[in-house]
Amino acid sequence: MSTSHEDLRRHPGHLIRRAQQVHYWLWNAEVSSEVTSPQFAVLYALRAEKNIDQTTLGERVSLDRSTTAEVVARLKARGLIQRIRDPRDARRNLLRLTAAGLRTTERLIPKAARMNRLLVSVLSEREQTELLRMLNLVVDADEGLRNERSLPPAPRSEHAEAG
Amino acid sequence: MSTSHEDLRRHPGHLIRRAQQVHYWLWNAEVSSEVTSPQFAVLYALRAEKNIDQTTLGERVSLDRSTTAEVVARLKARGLIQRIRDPRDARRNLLRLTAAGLRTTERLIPKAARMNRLLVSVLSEREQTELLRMLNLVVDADEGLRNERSLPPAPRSEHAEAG
DNA sequence: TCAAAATCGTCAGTACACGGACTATAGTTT
DNA sequence: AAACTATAGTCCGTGTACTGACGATTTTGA
Repeated sequence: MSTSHEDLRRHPGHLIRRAQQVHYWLWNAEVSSEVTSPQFAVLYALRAEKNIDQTTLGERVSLDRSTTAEVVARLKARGLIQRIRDPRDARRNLLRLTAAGLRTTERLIPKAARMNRLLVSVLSEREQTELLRMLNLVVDADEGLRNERSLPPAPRSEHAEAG
Repeated sequence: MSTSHEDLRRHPGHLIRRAQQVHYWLWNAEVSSEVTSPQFAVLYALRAEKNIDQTTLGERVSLDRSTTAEVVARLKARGLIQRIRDPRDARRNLLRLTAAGLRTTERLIPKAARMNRLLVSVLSEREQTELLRMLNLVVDADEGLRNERSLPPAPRSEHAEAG
């Protein structure tokens, strides 16, 4: 009977994708169907740091330039954030929350916390801590790997690419 | 110094999203930049079961109908799968791998396995097992929750919706 | 048997998510 | 100062991912 469904349960990559789908659905049901999870991350980051530019914001929330620009545009269109050209460096857009944006963010913070507890509520306290620790390890290690490899003057240039 | 970047390390949902980004990148670098991970899941499922319809396929790989249709259309356009109308039920599309599709799938299987090992290679053997177990628990529990709540004739119909 | 309900697939709309090409601006070198 | 380089943001193309509406078909049940 073992279909691909069972096989794929052994693939961490596939499981991570499914976990994200679960998170997507829980977010909609428990936090907000107006503000998405990446949008919240942006609002949350801007609450912590005012007047940062889009690139810095992207680093804070782990979004690339293109996606950051889109998310920012949507939040701006809804009046949750404000975007102005940096007078000292005309390449930069400086971002900050509006009053409405701050209200929305603070309203969602406890809901997001509750959703995150629910998301991992099948696990024991100890397991939750372990899961968090391991996910951080994986993410850090692999992002490190990514940066190494895309570094221009590779220390050992043995990374031949097969087209 | 604690910016949102640090705070978000405590949010399982956010970490899952970052983990998926890492997986996305590793897939491109280590498996294939032609066939995406969801596409591979589809191919893999069709290798295990021939002549299933799109809905069943979507269940196997955890994709909704719309996304399944899109992925299927792309794979068909590239000649990796074949789609025919079920003569016994004209609503269904029956799917199967082509010879080229089977070749591609089997070529990618060991690469995907290697990538998955790499993805969690910072963890010890025991930790990897634990991570897999916990992710499966979370996914199953939350998908169960989802099905319960979206059940039409809710046992207790107290789920009032606030517009 | 004929209408109601369920199922399958499509389509439109919205929102991430990424790479690559491009423009504008800023900084550095000569 | 002019040329080169680096950086910030935008735009385009591709590919998930989901909801809701729709049409076609099958199944059910009165």
